Amino acid sequence: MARKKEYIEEEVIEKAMNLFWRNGYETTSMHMLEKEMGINKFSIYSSFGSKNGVFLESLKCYKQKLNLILQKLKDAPSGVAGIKQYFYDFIEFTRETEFGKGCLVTNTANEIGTDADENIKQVLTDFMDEVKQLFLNTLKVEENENTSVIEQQADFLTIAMFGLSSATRIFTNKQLENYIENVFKDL
Amino acid sequence: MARKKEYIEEEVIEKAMNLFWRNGYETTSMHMLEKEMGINKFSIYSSFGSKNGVFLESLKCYKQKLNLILQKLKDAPSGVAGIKQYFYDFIEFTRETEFGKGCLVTNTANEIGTDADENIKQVLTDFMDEVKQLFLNTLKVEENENTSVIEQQADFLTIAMFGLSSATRIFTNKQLENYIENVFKDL
DNA sequence: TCACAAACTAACCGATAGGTTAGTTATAAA
DNA sequence: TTTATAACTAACCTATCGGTTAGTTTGTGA
Repeated sequence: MARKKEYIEEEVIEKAMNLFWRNGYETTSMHMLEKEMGINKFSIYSSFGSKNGVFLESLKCYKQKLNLILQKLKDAPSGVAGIKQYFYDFIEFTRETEFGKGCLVTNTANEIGTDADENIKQVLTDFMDEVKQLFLNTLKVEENENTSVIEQQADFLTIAMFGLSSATRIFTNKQLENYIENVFKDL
Repeated sequence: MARKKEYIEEEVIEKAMNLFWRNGYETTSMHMLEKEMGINKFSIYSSFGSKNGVFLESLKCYKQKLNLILQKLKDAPSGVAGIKQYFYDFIEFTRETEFGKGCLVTNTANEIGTDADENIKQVLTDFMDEVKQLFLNTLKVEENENTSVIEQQADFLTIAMFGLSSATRIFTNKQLENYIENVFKDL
C-alpha cells in the first residue's frame, strides 16, 4: 500500500541507547538523536512518539543487553560465589566500549528527581526489584533458611551493586576489584 | 561613593546551594536561581560571573557545611570506629531538611560528563582525595604499619562512601544502616 | 498503470536556556 | 548639595530546546 521504512527500529534504538548511556537523558538532545540514529525528527516521532518514548525503548534495549550476564547469574548454583561473579561481569560490561559510561539504569536513577516521568521511575524500580529478587534466589539454598539474614544480605548486595554501578564512572578497575573483594570478604 | 549591595553574598549562595543540591546543575535554571536567591540576574552575574560561578561558590559553601562532620572525624581517635561513625553522621546530614537530596558532590560527580568544566572536576577530585586521605590518617594507628593493606582499606571505604552517598537518594534509612553494618562487619 | 497511503524532507513553532545592556535609583565622598 | 559610581530593574539578545506540519517522494495493491 505504501512506502517502507528505511530504518530498522531495533537498530536505531540501540544507537539512541548508547547516546543516552554516554550522555544522560537531559544532555541528549533531539538533534543529537537525529544524527546518531541516522534518521530525522519526523521518523523518530512517528516511531517512538517523544524523546521520552525513545528513552523508554532505550531502557528496554539496555535490559536486553544486561540480560546476558543476568542470565548467567540465574543459571549459577546457589551461593554467594555466583553473585560475586556477577559483580565482576558487571564492571566488565560497563567497560565494553569505553570508560566511564557506568550503568544506564543507575545513571538515570542518579539523574532524575522525584518529579520525573512515572513510566521511567517504574522501569527503574522494577529493575532494582528484579536484581534484588535474583540475589535473594541465589542466596536461598534451602527453603527454610533464616529468611531475615538472607533478606539483609540481599539488601546489602543491592546497595553494593548500586554503589558499584555509580563508581564505575570514576574509579579505576583496580579500585573497583578491591571494592568487590572487600564486599564479599566475610559473606 | 556608591550604593550598597542589598544582599549578603554568603546568604544568597547558601540558598543557591540548596537549589543545586535538590535539583542538580542542569535542571537548575537562572530563573530558578533568581527566585530562590531573591536577587535578579544582574546581581547574580555581577557577584558570581556566570551560572558556573554560582555553582562553584555553592560547592565551597557545601564543603563548609560538611566540614562540621569531617572535623568530628579528624578529631576522632585512630581506628575504624570513627569512620563508621562518619558514615552514620553522613546519612543523617543528607536527611537534615528533606529526603532524597543525597550529597551535592556525589550528585555532581554522577551528573557531569568528561567534557564538564575543569574547575568543577577539580573541586570534585580534590574533595574525594581529601576524604580518602582522612580515612587513611584515621586508619593509620602506627607509622610503620602495613601500608598496602591500609591503602586498600581506605580505597574500599572511599568507594563505599561514594556508593552510600548515591544510595541515600533512593534507599530507606534501615537499608542504609544495614549497608553500613555490612561494610564495617570485618574491618 | 495509477491512485492512495505511508515515509520522507525541511521549514517552522512557541518556550526557555544562559547571558547582556540601556536606563534608573541610591549612596557616600567631595 | 552636588556628583561620581556602584546597585538596581527590566527589557532584550541569540541559541537551542522538544515538538509540529505542509508539502514531496516512494512503493504497492487494486
